[in-house]
Amino acid sequence: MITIKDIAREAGVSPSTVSRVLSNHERISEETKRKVRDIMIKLNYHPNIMAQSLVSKTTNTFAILLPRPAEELFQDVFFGELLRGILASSSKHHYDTLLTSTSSTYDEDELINRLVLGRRVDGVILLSSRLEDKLIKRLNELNFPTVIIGRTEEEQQLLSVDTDNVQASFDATTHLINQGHKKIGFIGGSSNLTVSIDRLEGFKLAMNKAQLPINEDWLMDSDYLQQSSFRAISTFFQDENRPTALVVMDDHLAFGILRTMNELDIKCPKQISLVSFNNIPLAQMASTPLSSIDIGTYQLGYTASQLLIKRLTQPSTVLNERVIIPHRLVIRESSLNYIHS
Amino acid sequence: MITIKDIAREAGVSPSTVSRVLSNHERISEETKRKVRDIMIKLNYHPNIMAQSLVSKTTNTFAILLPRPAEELFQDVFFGELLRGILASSSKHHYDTLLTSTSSTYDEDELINRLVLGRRVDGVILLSSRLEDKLIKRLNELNFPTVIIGRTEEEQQLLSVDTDNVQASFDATTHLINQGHKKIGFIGGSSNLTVSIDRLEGFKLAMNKAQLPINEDWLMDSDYLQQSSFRAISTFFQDENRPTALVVMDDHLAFGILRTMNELDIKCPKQISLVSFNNIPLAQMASTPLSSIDIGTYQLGYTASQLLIKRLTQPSTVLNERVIIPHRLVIRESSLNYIHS
DNA sequence: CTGAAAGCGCTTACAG
DNA sequence: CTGAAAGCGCTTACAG
Repeated sequence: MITIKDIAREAGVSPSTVSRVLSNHERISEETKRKVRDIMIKLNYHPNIMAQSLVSKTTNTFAILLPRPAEELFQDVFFGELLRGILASSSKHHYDTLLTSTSSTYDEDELINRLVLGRRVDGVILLSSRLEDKLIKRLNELNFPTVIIGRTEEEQQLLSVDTDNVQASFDATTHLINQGHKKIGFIGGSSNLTVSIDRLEGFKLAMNKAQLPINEDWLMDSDYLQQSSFRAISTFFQDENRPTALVVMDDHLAFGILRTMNELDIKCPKQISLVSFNNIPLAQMASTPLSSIDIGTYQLGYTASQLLIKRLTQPSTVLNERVIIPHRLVIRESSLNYIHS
Repeated sequence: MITIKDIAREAGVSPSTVSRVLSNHERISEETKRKVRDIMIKLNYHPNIMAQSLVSKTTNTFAILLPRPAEELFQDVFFGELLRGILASSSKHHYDTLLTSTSSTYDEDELINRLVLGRRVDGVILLSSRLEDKLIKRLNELNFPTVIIGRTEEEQQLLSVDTDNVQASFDATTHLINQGHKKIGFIGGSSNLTVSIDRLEGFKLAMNKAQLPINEDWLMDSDYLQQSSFRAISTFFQDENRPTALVVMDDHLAFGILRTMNELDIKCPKQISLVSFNNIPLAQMASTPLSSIDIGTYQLGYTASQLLIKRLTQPSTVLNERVIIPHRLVIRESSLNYIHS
């Protein structure tokens, strides 16, 4: 492995000078710079990054912390898009990205200690939206540069990027109301995620505003649905008093619902209309193309990374800045042409 | 930031001793160990990882190199599953994982130099299956610990993990033949990927073995399909002499085909049967649940990581070991109940 | 069983 | 404009 000393010897200068050439120090003569650089290229020299980190006390790296368990997350294209956004911004700013996940709360603590106290990374992006997240508390205590993708209950001194889920769900619901629906149900995600809670709230707000009744039997969450694997929903669908439209937490879930409807020979959108969230690429390929709220997943990731880098490079950054990424409703067949009764 | 010296002072020992406690050196008395460890915990000490790396000349980190452009890759759940597998194995063995992507060939070179020559990582996992990959050549030259997911043309001194794509495609095609199909088409992926080439080969082998004719008009690749956005395929479907079954490069593509068939009112599987690849979670949620080859994506990632770690920790590892992950055909409606004519 | 010293490959005041 | 020296936070022969 070739080092700064080798270059120095070959160029007939001191290691200090080589180091200064490396950082393009202004008080090094152009001639020396040229000479040293030529030799660097000739010997294919590249500075040892660990050595640089040690003295600069900076790693130019941040970690993406995945909530445990990561299984579900990875199943979703959503996650890939988010990563893509994060990477695009981080590599543009010459930051490396560490991808980390944990399998238990104990591991989480260990991980944070190792990464943060061990000076392994300069900051973290946290993909989490559980209520009462201990990780968040800890990062906040340590005053460690952190961007949360999603919302937390407490007001912390941390940066965050999020969708306005209340508004997004309000918009989705209102769209259905505008299509003439009065009997609308809501199929939520895991009930301890803030995203589920917020979207349910948005749904209720829209229903209230339109002075439509909310039928508790038409509110479900996917914790429940997964166990009973759509049998529950079949029963629900066969009820004579069923909703004519559903707001569904994500496109994958909507696919499952479409499938069940197919089997029961219930037509979408004529008998039951659907609007879901995330607008995955396959949404338009569904047997009935899905209306879906596009939450700008790539943008969410890109902005999170950008915000973190800003925090790391500009000390004046407001410590609890919160960025909301705009969403938009993409209307397709699944919520059109409802036949008014 | 608290260092080994702080611990040493507090414990009344030398920094060397603290370091030895850290690595659980055998010739340190249990009493000293206990004393030092208590203080470490009390002060919440964690060793500076960069300093450790500098002296050990090892980073306990490897990089996942994503082929450029990463866009398509991320669209696919396949990629998420792969990452999940890689992470599961790497975190189990206490390795960190850097996720890197590049946007140009120039960047690729820069990246390799920085990561490899800059001693940023101990090894790389390369997601690539282009023919003639310069990255691969370079890594091979440098004799840098590398695992390729996928196949390359040249025989290199590199480790690799792959699916037997020829066999997988042979199996898919044979399944259709066994269902009574004689007119079978093949919809490939991007034509410069080895995976496309191999699967086409497997398709042809199966057809030949069954002594069925291969109609060149029924062979397409998705480069072509994407531009013409399924209009091409419509024309193709409306031809009187069309195939009764298709082998399709991946589930996403199959969704698009199903959608087109829906529009043209061509029934799946009765009029055209389908078998595709990857078995994404949504495959079973398609309007006609998709028969698909499960290539064990998670396993592919897990094994790649495992192999790399083996190479890094056991110098005796065979340098060009190649692991094939078994595949299996998951049969669903899309390839059943074909009506023999 | 433990300590003093040298060194990993850089950077950066300080001095000239 | 450039060099010698100290130091970043560790590890590890060497010596005792």
